[in-house]
Amino acid sequence: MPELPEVESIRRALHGQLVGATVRGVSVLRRDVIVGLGDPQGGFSRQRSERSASNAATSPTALRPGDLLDGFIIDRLERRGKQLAIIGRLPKPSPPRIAERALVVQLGMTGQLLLGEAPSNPRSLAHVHIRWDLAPAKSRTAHTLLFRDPRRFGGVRIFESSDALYEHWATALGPDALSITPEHLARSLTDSQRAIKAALLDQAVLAGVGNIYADEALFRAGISPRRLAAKVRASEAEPLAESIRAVLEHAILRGGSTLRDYVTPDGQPGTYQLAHNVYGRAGQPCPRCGGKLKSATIAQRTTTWCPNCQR
DNA sequence: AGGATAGCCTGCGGGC
DNA sequence: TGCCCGCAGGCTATCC
Repeated sequence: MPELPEVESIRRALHGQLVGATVRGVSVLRRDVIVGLGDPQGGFSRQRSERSASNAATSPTALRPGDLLDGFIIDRLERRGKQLAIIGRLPKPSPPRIAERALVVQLGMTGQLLLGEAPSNPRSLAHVHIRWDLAPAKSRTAHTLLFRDPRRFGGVRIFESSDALYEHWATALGPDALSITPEHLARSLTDSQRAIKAALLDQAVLAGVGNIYADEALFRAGISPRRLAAKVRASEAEPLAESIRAVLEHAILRGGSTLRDYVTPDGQPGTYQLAHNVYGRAGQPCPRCGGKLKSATIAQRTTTWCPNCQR
């Protein structure tokens, strides 16, 4: 399940192949994974329910040429939290009205971005919803980019400029978890009457932590996932922020955690799952004290922790 | 208004 | 072997 380390690994793997490539064509195999300009505010699930309610008045806005970067040169890839943005610019001699367009890819649970080498002959895969045909930059070989997502918890969101993208990020997301500071953490947690685990999963508090790395970071910091956020002491903000950053950085170095679906765009799995201390290890001995790791549902998520080491 | 909850979706593994 | 069921959880809308 892609959290920050997995999305960052994907971004790095895509960077060399995509930046400088020209999008020569886009095929949309499933329209409802796309949230377009002018659509009512809200997420992918809302749009789907509107469609299934067969309400013609709220049918999704038609895609315009270029909305999915057709004809654009891929300028850069950026990430905030678990969101990956593909930002395109038009080639030099172009109408000045549109200079830029940005796509945000949210991978959800099972989303993948996959690179294909052969032109117009992508791997035939089930659940591929969007295909970009590319003219690669010099000495590059990727001719297709696929968005695949069996469970369709993910999707693609269109922004008319990078400014619009950054505004969305500033309002919807907290600071990127890789750069979280004790000050921001402390500020976000005081007065919060929910479990610390729930606060860490809240992308508006900090962006990028999901179920796996929330459990791992809390274990490293010695804080029980059950504790109320407001009861995390000021003196614990520093070790907690350090734990979040350290766990994520170590996971990036190992290419992320592959449990089932996650692979980088060239098909490589991560190996950080081998280093998990608590996630998925309920009932097994705590790597620190040897006691039995406990599991319960906290914040609607399966949570594993050591009741002895985490208070 | 912050916090809790429902629902979206498919694949897989355990049990019988 | 095959079917059924439970479970996995990121994100948003909605309810309280």
